Amino acid sequence: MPKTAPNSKAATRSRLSPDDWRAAGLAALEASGPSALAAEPLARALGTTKGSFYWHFKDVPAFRLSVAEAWAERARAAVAAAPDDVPHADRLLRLSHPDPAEAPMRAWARQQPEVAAIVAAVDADRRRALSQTLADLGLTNPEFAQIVQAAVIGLETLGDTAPLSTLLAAILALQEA
Amino acid sequence: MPKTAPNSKAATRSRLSPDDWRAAGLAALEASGPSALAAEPLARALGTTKGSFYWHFKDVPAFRLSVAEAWAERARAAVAAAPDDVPHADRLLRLSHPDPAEAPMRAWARQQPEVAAIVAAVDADRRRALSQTLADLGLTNPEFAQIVQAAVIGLETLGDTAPLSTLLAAILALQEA
DNA sequence: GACAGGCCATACGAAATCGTATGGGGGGCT
DNA sequence: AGCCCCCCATACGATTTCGTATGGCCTGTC
Repeated sequence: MPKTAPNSKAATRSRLSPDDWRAAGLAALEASGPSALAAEPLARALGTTKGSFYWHFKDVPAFRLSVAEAWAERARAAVAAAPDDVPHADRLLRLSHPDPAEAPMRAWARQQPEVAAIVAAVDADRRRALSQTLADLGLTNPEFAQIVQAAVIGLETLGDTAPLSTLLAAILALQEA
Repeated sequence: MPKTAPNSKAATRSRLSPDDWRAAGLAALEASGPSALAAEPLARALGTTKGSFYWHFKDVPAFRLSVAEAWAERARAAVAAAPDDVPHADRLLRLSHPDPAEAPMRAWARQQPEVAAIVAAVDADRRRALSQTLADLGLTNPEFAQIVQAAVIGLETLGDTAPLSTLLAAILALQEA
């Protein structure tokens, strides 16, 4: 048996790190949207109290900004992890795969200019990677990348990403023309 | 001089209707997002108090649903108002013009299933009109309408709708092929 | 001009969250 | 063993919003 078991909630370690709070924030963001990023509900979810929250973070806005930046880091890592030694079509699909918290992040960005700036920066990075792959396919018009990116976002918003393959097929058909 | 001037706020009439509250709700939605749809802040904006709010509406959820339905009605009217006696390209542009409250509505829909259903129904109506116009152009693949609609939503999310003309040009080029 | 009723103002208690203040508990270090 | 300090628990006041209750004004009607 462990020598320390102060909390009854699940198998949580007794001391939390800022990263634990950020991870809980991202989970709550995915599950319930940006309004779930509050100190007391998150403390309950973590089986602790506000005391820990205000020890690790100055206030709620500072925490929320920290969560947004953690999301951005994860999103950038996903872009960097897209393999470049595969067929371009596969790479396109990988680059078009959204983050689990994509939807609530965009909802959040509409209300917080600072968050909007973070999401816009991530979108710019994504578009750069998309643009590069499209260029490898011989499609150099920069608006193409923007249109594909917009279609990905819109299809995810509409809740049906199936037509994405049709779009990519049309793109690839343009290459051969 | 008017015979009744009970309120000092701007030139507001003394009695309000449910439509006045809904209009104020839509305005607040556009300006500050769905979280602005609260009774007391809206009452302050209208120069009145909660007494009026709870007279016209059962509670806050009922009011919010009423605002969402008012938006849906406006959005459907915009689709119906798109002229069909103009070139198809012009009609496509009209059908692609978003509602002023488009962004906050989608942010709101992510958190309220009932609102999501309303937005989805409006999107379905829009896609029908879009699909019809595309069919008039000889483009019968139903996924085309979905892709165009998704691109419109995504471009509006990204904050730059300029590439839309490029997309529509590509669509029209497909027609001639 | 009186009266009834639709409409609003005000006051109240309940609930949720914020941020602070303060005390305690528990490991590591000497 | 004893001490220190990092980390968390608890308690508190302040703020905001919700929903209700009740009283008053104002308008249309006879």
